[in-house]
Amino acid sequence: MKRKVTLKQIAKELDVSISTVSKSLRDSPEISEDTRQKVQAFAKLYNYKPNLIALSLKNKKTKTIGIIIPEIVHHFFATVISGIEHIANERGYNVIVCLSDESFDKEVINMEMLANGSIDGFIMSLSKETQLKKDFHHITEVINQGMPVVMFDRVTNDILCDKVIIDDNLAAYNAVHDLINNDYKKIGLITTVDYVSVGKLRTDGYLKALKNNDIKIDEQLILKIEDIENCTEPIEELISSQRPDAIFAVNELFAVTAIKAAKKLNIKVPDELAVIGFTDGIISTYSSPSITTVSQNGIKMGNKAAQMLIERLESEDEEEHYKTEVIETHLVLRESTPTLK
Amino acid sequence: MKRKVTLKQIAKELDVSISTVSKSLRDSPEISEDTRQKVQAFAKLYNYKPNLIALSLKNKKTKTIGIIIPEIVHHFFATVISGIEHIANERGYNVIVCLSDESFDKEVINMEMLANGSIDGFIMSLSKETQLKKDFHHITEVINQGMPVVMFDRVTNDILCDKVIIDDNLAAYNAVHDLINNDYKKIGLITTVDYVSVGKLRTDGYLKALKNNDIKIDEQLILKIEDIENCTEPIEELISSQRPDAIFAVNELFAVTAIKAAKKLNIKVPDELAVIGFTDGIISTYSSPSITTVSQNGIKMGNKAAQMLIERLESEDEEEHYKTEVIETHLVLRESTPTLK
DNA sequence: CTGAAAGCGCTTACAG
DNA sequence: CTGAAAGCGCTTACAG
Repeated sequence: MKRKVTLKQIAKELDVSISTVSKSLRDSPEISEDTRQKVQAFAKLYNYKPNLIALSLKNKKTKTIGIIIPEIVHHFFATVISGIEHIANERGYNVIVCLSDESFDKEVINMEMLANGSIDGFIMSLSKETQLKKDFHHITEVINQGMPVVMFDRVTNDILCDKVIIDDNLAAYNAVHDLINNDYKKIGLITTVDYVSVGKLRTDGYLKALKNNDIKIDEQLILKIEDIENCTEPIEELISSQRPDAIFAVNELFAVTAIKAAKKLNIKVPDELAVIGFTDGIISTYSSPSITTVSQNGIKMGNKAAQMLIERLESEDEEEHYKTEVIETHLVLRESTPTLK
Repeated sequence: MKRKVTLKQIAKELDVSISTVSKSLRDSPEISEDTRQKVQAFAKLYNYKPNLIALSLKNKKTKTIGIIIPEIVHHFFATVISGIEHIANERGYNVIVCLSDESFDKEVINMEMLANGSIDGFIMSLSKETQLKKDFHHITEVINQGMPVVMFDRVTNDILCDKVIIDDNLAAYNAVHDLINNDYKKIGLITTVDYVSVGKLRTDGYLKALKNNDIKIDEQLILKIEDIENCTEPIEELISSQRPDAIFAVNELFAVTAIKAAKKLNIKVPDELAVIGFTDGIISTYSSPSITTVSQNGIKMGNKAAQMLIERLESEDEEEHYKTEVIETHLVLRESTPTLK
């Protein structure tokens, strides 16, 4: 076992000072060609690599980005991480991932922990509980300490910082509008409870599309799911009792569950029931019939978030001008809505 | 903007030495009740939190685990991360995630970077390219430096270290054996190229099951996919030309693609074609028909890997006794194989 | 009971 | 051209 070699050891071996070794390795012109070569050769031989923790302490930057997300076992968040990771890597940053598990406390603990020197900035999406409590003190605190934060997807107006979102409202509006245009009359909505920011926005988009087309809003056709784990029964109930001719679901899971429910009730998808989901992921692609969805490009969102954060970290001036970047969406047409185009 | 406060600043404010502050905050009995309280009150007021980077440098441990995986946009790997994260968090560790993108070079670069002090140990799964090249010098090097490594899923016998796997061979054997027992005669195999370790093992399990049941191996029924992105065509070709009555696929994607292909060819699943997949993920659950799979519990694998790593990190004695932990699997019966039980 | 010193591994302004 | 010193933020053995 050969431990990693340090400047000190090299200095000792070569009988020079630590400063000389350090400067030689950084190609300082202060040092004579001769010693420089000698040191570099030796360092190479022993595979010297500077200790990044020591550098972090010295430079007061870690070249590490902290990511806080509600869950990782969720295709959308995984794609965002992937998007962040690739940009981060390109620019020499590493990525620490913490999961809040939709819990406020875990979100707070994780942020506080990472804020104690481990990272240079945050990219995060709020936990459900945080959105419910509307308590953002942990985020304000971090920002006040001068650590930049970029929020994505589940954001809040209560915090001033850079943000990356899609236009949830508009995307939902357009999807529902398309359904209406294609003569669907009785469009059901399967959504989340209102405190989930993106769920609320998508619900609003649905409502607006109906209103703008003079369709009366029927509360019976609107299902707000509290507990995602147990969404099968209420969805079956909605479809069997209301018999909508189309369903707009605010995520993939609700969409595919609607399809499964319809099958069970012997309702043919798409002939008797069209379905549009949200978030273009694996489920929509591989479901049968495959599901038309509003794409929500997690890779792009992650890329953008990473770019914004790194730019802020590396820009000299501390301009307080925060941006909100809106990633475009579009409808990915698949088998569940054959008549749309 | 109020920057984070340091021991030095507290010492200055309170007109005591840094040592006194440090000891007070760590409740050292060396310090008088009086000063201790004064310091603690002040620290609390200013929300003092020790700088973790400084602690890392001092203690020569970072309380951080490095994870290197081929991809994150892959349900199985996401579940493993989740499993690691939860145990890590419980025990006060953070998690840095790096993606190799199935590339040898990226795997090497990421490992070298993290090995320079950023983490205490690795949990990793090999990239395809690394498995193809059989070049593991980067891993040996890290281990030689005294940094523990736990490998999972895609492991290699060429490296001595702790490992977490499932019995891929046996699981495949059992699945195929079950098919045979249920009177399926013409069982197709959709697998990866042989250099992917787990693909090879599952292929071997398939072959062994046939042999043990005196079924002649028909190479025509075996499809080895090189490029996962373009698996649709060869799979369609296999099914249409060979007309198997059952398919054993070494992952979810191949399984669901087989089902889609069968539908296109007007072959009824499961009546005319039974399908068993591998890795119990979202696709299998939500496909129609849902797919019977060999479960491969990523959460458990992640939990175990994290436990093994942390135990090694925190155990006093440097025992060189490496363990390979085998996580049990079982067949999750779904609609694609109605006759199995 | 308190504090100066040394040290973790590095960089850099300064002295010689 | 080389090296001693100070410093990043912390801890701890030791002196007083």
